[in-house]
Amino acid sequence: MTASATLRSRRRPVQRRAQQTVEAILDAVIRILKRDGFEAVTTNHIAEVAGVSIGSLYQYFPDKRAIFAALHRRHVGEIDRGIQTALIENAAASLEDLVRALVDAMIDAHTSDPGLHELLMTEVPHRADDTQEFAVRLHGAFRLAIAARTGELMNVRDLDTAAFVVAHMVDALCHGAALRRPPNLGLAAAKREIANAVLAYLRATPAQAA
Amino acid sequence: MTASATLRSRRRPVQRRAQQTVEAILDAVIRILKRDGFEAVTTNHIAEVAGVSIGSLYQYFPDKRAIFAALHRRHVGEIDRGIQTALIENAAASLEDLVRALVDAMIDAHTSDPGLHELLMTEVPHRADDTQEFAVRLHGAFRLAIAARTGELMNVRDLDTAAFVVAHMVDALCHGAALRRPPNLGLAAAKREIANAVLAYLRATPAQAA
Amino acid sequence: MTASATLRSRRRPVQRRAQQTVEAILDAVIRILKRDGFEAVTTNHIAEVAGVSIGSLYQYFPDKRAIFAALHRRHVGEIDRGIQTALIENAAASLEDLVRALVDAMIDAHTSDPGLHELLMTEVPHRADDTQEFAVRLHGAFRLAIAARTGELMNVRDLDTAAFVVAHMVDALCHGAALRRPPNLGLAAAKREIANAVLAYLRATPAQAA
Amino acid sequence: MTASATLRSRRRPVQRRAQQTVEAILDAVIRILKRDGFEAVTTNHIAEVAGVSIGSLYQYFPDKRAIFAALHRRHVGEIDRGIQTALIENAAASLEDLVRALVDAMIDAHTSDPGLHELLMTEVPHRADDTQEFAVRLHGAFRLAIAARTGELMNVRDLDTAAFVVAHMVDALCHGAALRRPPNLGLAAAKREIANAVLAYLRATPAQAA
DNA sequence: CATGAATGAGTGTTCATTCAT
DNA sequence: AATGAATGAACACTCATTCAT
Repeated sequence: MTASATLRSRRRPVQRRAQQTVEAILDAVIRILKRDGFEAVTTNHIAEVAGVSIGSLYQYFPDKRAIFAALHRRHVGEIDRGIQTALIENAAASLEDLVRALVDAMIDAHTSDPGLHELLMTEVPHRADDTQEFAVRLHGAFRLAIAARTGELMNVRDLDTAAFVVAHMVDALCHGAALRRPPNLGLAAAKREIANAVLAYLRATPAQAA
Repeated sequence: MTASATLRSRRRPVQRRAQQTVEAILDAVIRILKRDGFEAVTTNHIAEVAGVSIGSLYQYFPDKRAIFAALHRRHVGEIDRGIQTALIENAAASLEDLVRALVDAMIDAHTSDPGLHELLMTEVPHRADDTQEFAVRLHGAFRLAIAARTGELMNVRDLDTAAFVVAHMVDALCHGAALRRPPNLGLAAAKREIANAVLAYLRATPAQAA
Repeated sequence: MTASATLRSRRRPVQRRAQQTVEAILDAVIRILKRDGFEAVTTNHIAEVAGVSIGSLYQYFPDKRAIFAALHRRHVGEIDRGIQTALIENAAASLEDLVRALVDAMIDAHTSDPGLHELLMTEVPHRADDTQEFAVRLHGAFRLAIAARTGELMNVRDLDTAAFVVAHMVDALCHGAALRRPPNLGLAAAKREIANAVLAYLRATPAQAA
Repeated sequence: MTASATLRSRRRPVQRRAQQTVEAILDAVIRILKRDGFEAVTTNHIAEVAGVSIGSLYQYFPDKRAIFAALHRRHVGEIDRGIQTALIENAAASLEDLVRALVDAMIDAHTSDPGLHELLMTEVPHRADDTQEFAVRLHGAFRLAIAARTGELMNVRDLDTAAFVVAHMVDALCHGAALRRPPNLGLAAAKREIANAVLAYLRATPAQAA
């Protein structure tokens, strides 16, 4: 393990530098976005802020859109990592604990840099895929979580519907809580409230047939 | 009456034509957005598709951003109208009926042209205000609705928190239901499910103190 | 005389109004020029400031350049009137008195609205003719004045050369005196100095042959 | 020596090329101005005539006005150089020689490309500073010249007034001589005549007090 | 590989001018 | 005549992208 890591880091100093450059470029986009808005995000400006020549920038990205795509991939990846961790660590936990852990992970992801998520979602163009992919993962996470606890959740009739509702609730509420929660609602209280809302939904008596 | 009508009709044609032109321009933006994406939305192209000269376009809008702002205002206004109507018509109704009516209004607004909402939100630049204003109205609507029914909702401790949660739930779930609901979930069923989720949250026993 | 004047003013109220409109337009150009500079002088803006519709403006002037030409004609005409008056009133006067009268007329023309002359000369495009015409008239005035006093001016060898020198001196010095004379030089003193300079030149011993 | 030359020559080519590009752009403006008039002076046209891409043009000048400013600076600088040289070379010469040298310099500056001066002054927009600066320098030159020869010029009462008069005379007469001198007045004769006029003024008995 | 000068298609916007009312 | 909404050619300027060094 140690050996291979050493070998890898010795063999690929180039790749490490490349990775640093890519990171610098993505960070530059965020910096510019925050400071001057999307209109100021030009490739030349990105390169300048990243401390890279415009020529180098084009060595790492085929065009401007690829930069945005990478930025979204990185961002979604970060949130996803938190979710996956919560999912694994609470594989055997109660539904309540799992939900709380997932809400925790989501809010943490949003509060480490509040506004960044919204910035990326509303200002940086992205293929529907980029966001979809994330929604699908969240959906999948909850689908698994619910499926594994059908004993506890006898009122859940349709797994997909429940996962759909819960995923959307968690996404919107965590995002909203990080950015726009009412002044008298603390972050910890918000987490509890969101988890409670989710649990209330999952435990409620199903709707009458249509 | 006749006199005032005559007077009005002498002045109106101009105003009506102006309004038509404005509508044509906003519609053109949507058309281009759908067909060719945001990059194709140039002022000259808008004017062409709207059947208006570029000069006329600039007689109605001071610059490109003003067109986007107007587009957002129109869109939010349309949704808002549905919500306000539901709110008024169900002022004296039960909580359940009111929630169902509001969910109905929201989903209808999203399904008349599914994707338009998302298109505008993700692709057309807008000041935070434009969206915020709408979120605030939805929040206010639910705040009123809940406040008027505290007898029925003894478990709601904090009005703002409840309104916050419900507004975000409804917004995200209705939007999601219109665009991404699971295949086995019909629109009518989705409406019921969303309303049920909201009611389950509102009726649930509040969280224990931390 | 009175009768014909009355008749004329009754018969041509239209022409009088037309003249007023033209004046309003030319004045508007000057107003805009002073307030906002040449870039702000657009036909639409001129019409607005003049209190005339853009359509009417084009009834009086075939295009934008015609407005500038008329403005220059009016301005040159005003200065020219003063010069001609001085010339006629001092037809029989001494050279010294005539020169003083001409300098007086020139400076008065420039000081009634100091800066206007320069504004028109440097900012408003004009055919070479427009200015030339004026220079030629000044040249002509001095040519006549000198020619009529060759007895007094035995040192003047070439009439055209003398008129050329004097016309340029008077033009430049009067213009300069109105706008940029040194702080310790009053207007009256400037007039004397300019006249003296002109007279000194005219009375001086001619240059040795080349 | 060789080392520094090598060092310099490694950096210079870029600077030299840049300077050449700037010159090409300014020359292009003049070419277009002469051939097609000011209205044809568009940035795209300038770039085309200069043999440069429009993008490069904007790498050297922030906007169109900056091009005009540079053009004026270059032009004024050229004339100024001649004046300063004449001033230095004749620092110890007689007043007459100095005046003749200055008139010589001015006329030479105007005759190398007759019409260019007028073209720039009447057609190319320029801040008052650009021209003023030059007038001030000419004024200063004559002020020094006169101040250093008060022994010869006992009739000069006020230095500033004399410098003012002489500077304006020389400027206007040299400019006029280059462009509009009467047909029977050769350039050499014009020079003599202008110098004589200046000397006549400076040597004349001052005006009686008012 | 890195650089950054150079490119030029394409953008938002203006404004002189027209013409139906 | 007078109006002013409408027109659209033309402009100043930007910026994603290339490529010679």
